[in-house]
Amino acid sequence: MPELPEVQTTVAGLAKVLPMLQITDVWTDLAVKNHTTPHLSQSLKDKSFFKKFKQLVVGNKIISVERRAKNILINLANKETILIHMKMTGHLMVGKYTKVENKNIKTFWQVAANEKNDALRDPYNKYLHVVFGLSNGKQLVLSDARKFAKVTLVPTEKIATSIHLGHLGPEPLEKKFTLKEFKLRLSKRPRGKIKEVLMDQSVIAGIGNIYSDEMLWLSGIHPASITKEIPPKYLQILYTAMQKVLHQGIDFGGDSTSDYRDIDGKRGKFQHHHNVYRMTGKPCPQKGCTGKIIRTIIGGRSAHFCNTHQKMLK
DNA sequence: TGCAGTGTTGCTTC
DNA sequence: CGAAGCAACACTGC
Repeated sequence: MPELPEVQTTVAGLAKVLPMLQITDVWTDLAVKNHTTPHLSQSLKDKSFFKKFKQLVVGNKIISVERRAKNILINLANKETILIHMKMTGHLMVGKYTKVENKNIKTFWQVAANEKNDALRDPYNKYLHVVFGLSNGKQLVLSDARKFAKVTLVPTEKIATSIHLGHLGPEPLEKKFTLKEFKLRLSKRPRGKIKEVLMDQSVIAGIGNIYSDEMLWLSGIHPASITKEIPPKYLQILYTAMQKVLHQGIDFGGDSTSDYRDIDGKRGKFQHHHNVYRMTGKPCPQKGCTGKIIRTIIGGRSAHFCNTHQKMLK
């Protein structure tokens, strides 16, 4: 679930509390073996990478926190950047949990569960797999039920062109991402279905399954429409809907349909404002529309849309 | 009980 | 090259 609005919510929270703090320790139970594939061997899941990671991170000061696509970037004083991608179920929280010296996750959890901290009583927040000790006595923790999240470290000046970020398309909410640029990016995959193209991170960065469904509903475009067949007028509507829906997601503090939580362990509220996502069988909420929300598979992902007012353009 | 489905992405195969 | 399938993992819900 963490798409652009969720990651933005997390980054905004981290940017308020992390800068100027020192990282005093790092713990993880993810670094269990050595990997051969590039992305994994350069992540905290790799045993020898974690060793290096720890050496470069512990004792360093956090300077700033940024977002790029669905990635969280924590910039350190030694010009190294911690990069975190939350994938399906990851979320970062900051709080007073327990001492990092506890190397046993079970012990860690038992200690944490006894603390009077609402966030910790949330069952989704018990999957703590990475813990950073901070110089103010709190911890930055990664909760991740499915253990898909990626945590890595890259020299700050190389991060934009790294294997982690180098392939990404532009940020959809930046001012310089104009309608003209939007059309140009979409034209990279002319024969692709529009929902797939919107979610392609190398075309535009940050859009995932929930927000693509919602922006297509708002635009009246069928998600399986072939991109190059969409008339300019509809592309303009989609461009505006994209910005509107992403901003809504941010304004509601993200979407907690599943286990996304903000850095205080609290849920976002966008899931209460879905028009189509996971609304299968419900009447279409658009005024005057008599359609129904249906679900199909597009590009291997579930797609939700109105069978009446969302037009198939192909 | 069992299995399809779940937000993401990257690698492999065709 | 693109598209499709699958793997990474653990849980929910039918």
